[in-house]
Amino acid sequence: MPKAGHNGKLDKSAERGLVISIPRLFLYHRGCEDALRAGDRVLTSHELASRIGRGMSPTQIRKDLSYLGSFGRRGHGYDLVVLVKKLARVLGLDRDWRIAIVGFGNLGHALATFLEFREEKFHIAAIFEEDPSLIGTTWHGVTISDTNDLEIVLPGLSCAIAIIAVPASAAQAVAERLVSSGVGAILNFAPTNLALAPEVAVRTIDLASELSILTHHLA
Amino acid sequence: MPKAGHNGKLDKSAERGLVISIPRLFLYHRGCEDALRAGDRVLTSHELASRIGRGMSPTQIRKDLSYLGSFGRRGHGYDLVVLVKKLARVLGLDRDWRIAIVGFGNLGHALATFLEFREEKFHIAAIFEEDPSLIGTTWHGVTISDTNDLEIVLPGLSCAIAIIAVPASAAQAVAERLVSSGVGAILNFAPTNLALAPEVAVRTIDLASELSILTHHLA
DNA sequence: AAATGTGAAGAGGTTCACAGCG
DNA sequence: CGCTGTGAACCTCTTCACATTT
Repeated sequence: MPKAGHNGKLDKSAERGLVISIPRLFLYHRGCEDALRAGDRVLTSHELASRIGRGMSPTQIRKDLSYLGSFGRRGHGYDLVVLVKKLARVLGLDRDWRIAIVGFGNLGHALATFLEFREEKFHIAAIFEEDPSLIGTTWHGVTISDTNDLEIVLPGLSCAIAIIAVPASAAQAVAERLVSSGVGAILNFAPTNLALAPEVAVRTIDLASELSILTHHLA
Repeated sequence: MPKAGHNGKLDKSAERGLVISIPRLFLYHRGCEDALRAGDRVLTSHELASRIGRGMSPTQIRKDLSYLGSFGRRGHGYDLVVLVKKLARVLGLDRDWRIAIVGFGNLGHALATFLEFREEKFHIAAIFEEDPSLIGTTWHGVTISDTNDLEIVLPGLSCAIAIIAVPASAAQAVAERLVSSGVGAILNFAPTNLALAPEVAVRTIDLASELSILTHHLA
């Protein structure tokens, strides 16, 4: 979180008590879609909680949803269509997104395949690689470009999101070039912390970190 | 405010205030190793914070480290060798780990490659697949087994950690079979919540969830 | 009666301020 | 002096209890 430099006490510009967890809203969204597919038309916070499983409590769900407005029917539950639409809007999942991938080795290729065929809302619209044997070839209709040409190729493709799947040593430079080519959000698989302007959304998935959480439990 | 005015139920006060974040300890560990490689022998909380970058504060670092005991030298800093050793012990990174992978499609293959060649402490020791054209072949010395034979093959290989890279519909069943074959921790890439005994550590990496965090920022 | 919606209490985690010690 | 170590203040998020509405 970006924290203010103030050390005083008046810095509480709080205003909105927007205490909400986006990953949790995403779980709700998926749970609702599953329920819709199962034929439900209405859903209570209890039903959603047990569908999601894990430590989700009905109270938590209601609290979260209350921040989006009150559109449940007391004594009844939530209208599933209304709810899923609301969640999709908040999450930005009410439209499609074009994604650029930089680094088309094993991991980049796997991620592209996963997204293109399992996620309707996300489309691979640009691929960049350094390996000369891949440059110029196409993958499911997308031409693989030279990473060096990123500034030339990318700006025309309106990709707001990029995935970085290059070695850690190259990640920071790639990230900066992506941002100056119009990318506003980055999903980073390189095990390094990207230092970028604060308005750029960055999410780093660090395999070693995830594994160390597991080894900690086992130790 | 006075002490704990308890009007609630059980009082689970006192005890240890073990308020510690494992992902953060992992960042410290990596930061320390980088500093060691750079030739440092001693490190202050300030130096570590600026090395990690982002919103890490020296105070947070000192607070976290204080839970591991006090082994810094006041007015001086932390002995890097001592610190990295301590962190490794807590994180369970002071030994090697054998990992089983279930699902050797694009993603499983990419993860295996990433781990085997980029992470010293983690070794792929078992691979399971359903695709008949892969069963019986080997990957860097590891024979790919039929997922159906998991209960026969896995128990002898002492893999405490498993990675699930199968479709969501198969993940829960695979997870249960892994646990009954001796696995104690699971890194799950299937977009589904695994319901397992609470003593099994589970970490789910959900690509769609990560992307939705980004789309939320952009929306 | 059944479920939502929400102020208030409670936990949990972070930051402050400074004591403690090389 | 500089930097660690830490109780206390503080802030954020979760849970409780119950008023509210269909």
